[in-house]
Amino acid sequence: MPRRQESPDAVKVRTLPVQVAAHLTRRIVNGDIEDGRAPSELEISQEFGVSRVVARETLKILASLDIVDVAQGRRVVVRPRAEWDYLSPLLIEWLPTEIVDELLQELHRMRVLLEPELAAMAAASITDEALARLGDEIGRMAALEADPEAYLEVDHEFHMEICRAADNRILDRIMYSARWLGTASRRLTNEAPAGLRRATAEHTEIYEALVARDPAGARAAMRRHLSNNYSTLLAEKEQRSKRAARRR
Amino acid sequence: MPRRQESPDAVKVRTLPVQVAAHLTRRIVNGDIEDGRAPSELEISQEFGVSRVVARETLKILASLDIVDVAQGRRVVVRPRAEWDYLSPLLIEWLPTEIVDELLQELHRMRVLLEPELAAMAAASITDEALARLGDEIGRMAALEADPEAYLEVDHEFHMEICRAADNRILDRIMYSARWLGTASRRLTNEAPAGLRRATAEHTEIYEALVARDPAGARAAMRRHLSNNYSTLLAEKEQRSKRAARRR
DNA sequence: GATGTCCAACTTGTCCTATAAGCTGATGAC
DNA sequence: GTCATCAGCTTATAGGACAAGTTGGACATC
Repeated sequence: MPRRQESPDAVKVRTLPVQVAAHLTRRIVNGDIEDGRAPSELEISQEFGVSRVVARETLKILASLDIVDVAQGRRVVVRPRAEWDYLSPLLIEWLPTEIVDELLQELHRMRVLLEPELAAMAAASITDEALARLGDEIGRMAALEADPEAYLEVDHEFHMEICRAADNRILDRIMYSARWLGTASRRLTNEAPAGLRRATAEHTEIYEALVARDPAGARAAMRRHLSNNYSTLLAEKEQRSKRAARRR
Repeated sequence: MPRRQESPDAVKVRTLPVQVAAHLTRRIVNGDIEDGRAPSELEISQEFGVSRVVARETLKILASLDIVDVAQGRRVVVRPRAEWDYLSPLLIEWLPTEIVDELLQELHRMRVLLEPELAAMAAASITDEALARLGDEIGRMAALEADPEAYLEVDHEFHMEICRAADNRILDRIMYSARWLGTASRRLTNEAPAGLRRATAEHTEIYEALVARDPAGARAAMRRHLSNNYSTLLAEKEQRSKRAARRR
């Protein structure tokens, strides 16, 4: 049973360092910070009115996301954006919508490369127990089409189960981050996923190919699923920008 | 000129929190810590003789690697190993050789899935400037076959340049972590890479396919390169375990 | 006895102050 | 001009204090 970090509508309480890190990151993205020179611990603590400990932890968070480089004696420097850890859900919450939209498309292109092959590998090696779990999850998804949030949890589990059949911690980690990124961004835009009924049908197709131990079929089914997913993604984006235009 | 973080034989100076985090992680991997219950800040600071600030940062590091969960009021808990961030070079340095060997194989299987496709995509879309850089890098590699450390830097750049042609920050990040992981583990085992001459020849094949804008050729050349890489990896592992056996 | 309330103890979050250690740039000797 | 030295800035670590959140047990109630 996947544990939930917070109830759906709970206001997310974040520690001070995380809040300050979010502010600083947004400022860097905006170009409000002169090239390369990040503020020092002292400057952060004064500007945000927090203690030096918090300022320190802020910089450590940014460092762990490869946003800055920290070393004793030297000033903190901003790293090139190309090297930031875009696999982190934390970072994605701090980025403006335009960039998140781009990242989601890039994420999707990555999944199109990996997941069909994962499905094919799974068809060859998946255990009966894993198949049973997949079947169970499909049943749960069918019952949850009215509750998108819960549906997505099971959806996530379904794809991860297939990934797990590859018995590869690196791939596992990548897919884990990838799918979490997707849900994080969805929560960000506060959007309910569309087309759940179709998704269940597609999941069933994948499942049946796996049961038949048919690699080519599984690959094709997964590819179809992702391609439909992508259309949904684009439609959502379209909707979002329309709403934004209306607000202006 | 890529900057070097330290001279080859310099003893790596790490901050206290990183050292303590390494100890704790090894202890968790060894099973010396009862299930789920990680030591508290106070316990860490007493046991390792460090201040609470250091103990705190230690836990924050472990949390950023998804090794533990930290929340106010609650005890720190160890997360399931399957969810640890195996894409982090920091973590890989703390793991025992057997696990690193497994991870490197899993890493390789991931690259086999991604890199040939990346090469194919690059063949279709790469710019002349990027091609020029690749050509330059091949020249540098040919001149550096006697200096494995420096060779690997350029090797890394070569593969990243191809990845960059896909114009995808997610893939970029994955490949960045992946290749860094490889060099980190290599530094860990203190092993000089073998077969550099052959590697240069293979890089040239890839390069020529890219120049010819031949996706299928680039895909095939990259696949050959990776498969040879893999043989080298296995040979190195073989050698390593032989040496270990001799020491016993 | 079962149940619900409340509180004390424990744990992490934040603040303050002080000192050690490392880097950078400017100063000055040669 | 070149090079060593040093002052000043920055991060690293330490210790003590209080705030805030969680947990489990004591206790009253039914």
